[in-house]
Amino acid sequence: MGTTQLETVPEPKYWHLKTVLGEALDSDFAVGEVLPNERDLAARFGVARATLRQALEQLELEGRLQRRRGVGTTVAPPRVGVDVSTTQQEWPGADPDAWQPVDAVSAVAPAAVAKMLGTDPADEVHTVRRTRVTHGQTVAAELLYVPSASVPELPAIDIPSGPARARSVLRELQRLGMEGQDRAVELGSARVDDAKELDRLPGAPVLVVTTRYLAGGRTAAVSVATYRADTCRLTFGDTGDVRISHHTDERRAS
Amino acid sequence: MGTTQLETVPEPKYWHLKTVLGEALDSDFAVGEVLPNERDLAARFGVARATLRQALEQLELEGRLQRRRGVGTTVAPPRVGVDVSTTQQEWPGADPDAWQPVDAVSAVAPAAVAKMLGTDPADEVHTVRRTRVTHGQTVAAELLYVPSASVPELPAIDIPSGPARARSVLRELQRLGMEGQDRAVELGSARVDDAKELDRLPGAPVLVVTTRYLAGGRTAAVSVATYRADTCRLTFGDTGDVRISHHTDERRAS
DNA sequence: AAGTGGTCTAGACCACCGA
DNA sequence: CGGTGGTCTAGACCACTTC
Repeated sequence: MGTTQLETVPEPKYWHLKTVLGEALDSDFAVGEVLPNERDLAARFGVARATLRQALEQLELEGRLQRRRGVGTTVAPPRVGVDVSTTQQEWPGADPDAWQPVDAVSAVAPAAVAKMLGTDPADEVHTVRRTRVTHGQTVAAELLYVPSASVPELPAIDIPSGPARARSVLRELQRLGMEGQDRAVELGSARVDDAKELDRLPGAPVLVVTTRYLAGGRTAAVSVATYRADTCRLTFGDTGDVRISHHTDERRAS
Repeated sequence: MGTTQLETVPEPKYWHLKTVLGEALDSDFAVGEVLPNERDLAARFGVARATLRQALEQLELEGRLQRRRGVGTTVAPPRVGVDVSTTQQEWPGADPDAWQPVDAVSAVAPAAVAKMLGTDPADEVHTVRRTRVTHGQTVAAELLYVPSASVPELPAIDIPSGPARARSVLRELQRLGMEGQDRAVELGSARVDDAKELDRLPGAPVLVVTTRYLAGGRTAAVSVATYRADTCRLTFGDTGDVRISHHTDERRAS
């Protein structure tokens, strides 16, 4: 032995803190329990509050803690598995239990979306806002962009903005023959409006799921859904029925 | 114009900074270009360095910047789309171009993995380490856990740890009839070893893709792959051939 | 050695929540 | 109102890369 270099790299304090706190969470705390406040914790570990916060931030990012301004820091429950598989090829709106229509307006789509749709970036498209609720928690906020060409028969403009109009757009979409979907997942930070729906601060980490719906040989609609990264695990089941219920939690490994 | 309520809520400085910087990136910088250093930028905007850093962190999280210690901050290229679809049901190792076997050892799996495998948490399983390389960049580091029961004919123990042993485990896996896969994506932070493979600092944000491989009516293997969240977009194509080449970049929308 | 980003400190004030 | 987390400051030193 002797060859192995022991700790050539001094471990940053916040990293060590995170490890210690993580172990404490496993052994000494129950889900939902509130931790001491940041000033106390920092004093207890003999570090500045900023350093303590760096550790807490990481633990929150990993879905182990939940922090709320004015309230405190609590131990988060295991992440909830949210099914986003595409095996059941269906139009958005087919499962009304999961998604709640919030609003619908006509507006110009972001340049990136217009490009996917193949529409003029200056053209207005139907923009439907929905939220996804699971286990009583809003886990995702979505913007669905539907070019007028995809829903030619929409009576449309006379319906005022609101959930009713959102539903009518979704209803029209069902009439098209869906040919496929294309999905992508990436990390993002919550925009102000999404943050509000998700009960998070702006900039909170989110998983952005972008879906292209194909019909009639072209992109008939595009959905951009932002999921809370702290509380969600996106599942893509391929096996039909099998589904892991709710995380693999390994608490109290002892 | 004019009518919009200007800032009922005072916007945090770092948030405003992020917006300003983001727009500057779109208009005044090319991919790969290096930004002024943090001290200069902070002075230029009249804020403390910590505040400036908070803005940079967010932009890096969104994949717009890349920072490297001792070097500087550069404008990141658009995220690369990485296919992680499960439509082609194949065992890991079937596409040797994408994944590079690094090593294989026998070790006890994490409790969460053992639970998925249905093995005794104290039992050792074959643990294969691989990295995924795309466009000359290592985008993912994977640990593949294979219980001995899944590869009964593995000559095994006499092969020393290393790429050769990794390949032999993968080869044995191919012999099983695959019945399905189960996949999940969630946000995580890079462990020390993964960070090293990915050329990132420990704690860097990663997308963790957990895959269960089903064969013989049970979970025959479990893979935990961590993708660089800053540079990767995970794609789940469902349409056969259609694939978006490399991001929808909307630079210089002007 | 010089310059970069990464870590850390010890304060301060602000925004929000609940009693 | 008091207590919480969120923002911000003006420093300091460290680890790393490059020359």
